[in-house]
Amino acid sequence: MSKNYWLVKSEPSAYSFDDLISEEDMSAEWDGVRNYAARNNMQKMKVGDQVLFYHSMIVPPKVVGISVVVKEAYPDNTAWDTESEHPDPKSSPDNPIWYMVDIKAQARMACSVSLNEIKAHPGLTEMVLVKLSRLSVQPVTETEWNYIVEMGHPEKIT
DNA sequence: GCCAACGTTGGC
DNA sequence: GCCAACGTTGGC
Repeated sequence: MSKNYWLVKSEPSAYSFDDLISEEDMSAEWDGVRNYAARNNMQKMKVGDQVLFYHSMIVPPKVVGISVVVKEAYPDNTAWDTESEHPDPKSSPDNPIWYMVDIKAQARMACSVSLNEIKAHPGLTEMVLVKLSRLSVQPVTETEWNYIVEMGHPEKIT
């Protein structure tokens, strides 16, 4: 199986790329996803798949970094934690419904890539980000990935 | 199974 | 803050 590419969105006021970098080992659980299409995409993620980190709900919204999957989908225990931010009463340890993965920060875009730039790029008009803007975990094709990396000039985080 | 009503997301 | 687009819920 060859490597696949993805994009995840986060509101930086809730959880930013810098927050991920600040974590021990620069990795964290990607929990709180409560959308079936997004969950299904997470369940397809394999260790080593690379993930664009996108900041939404800011001006301008933009891709700010690159992360990598370090743990494949497993039950999101925050779903049945009534104290968590997104509890789902239908979820339980026996019937988790919702899943999360672990991702680790890899590189920061020296030039973050704004949604405007993405929309303006002739090779990126079919990106899920453009077509289905609300999907918070989405696939990225290898071609799209290469264009974004070309524009973003990622610098490895040490 | 359909569809109206409602809730949420996210760009602007 | 507004609104369009989409997802979910629930009555029938």
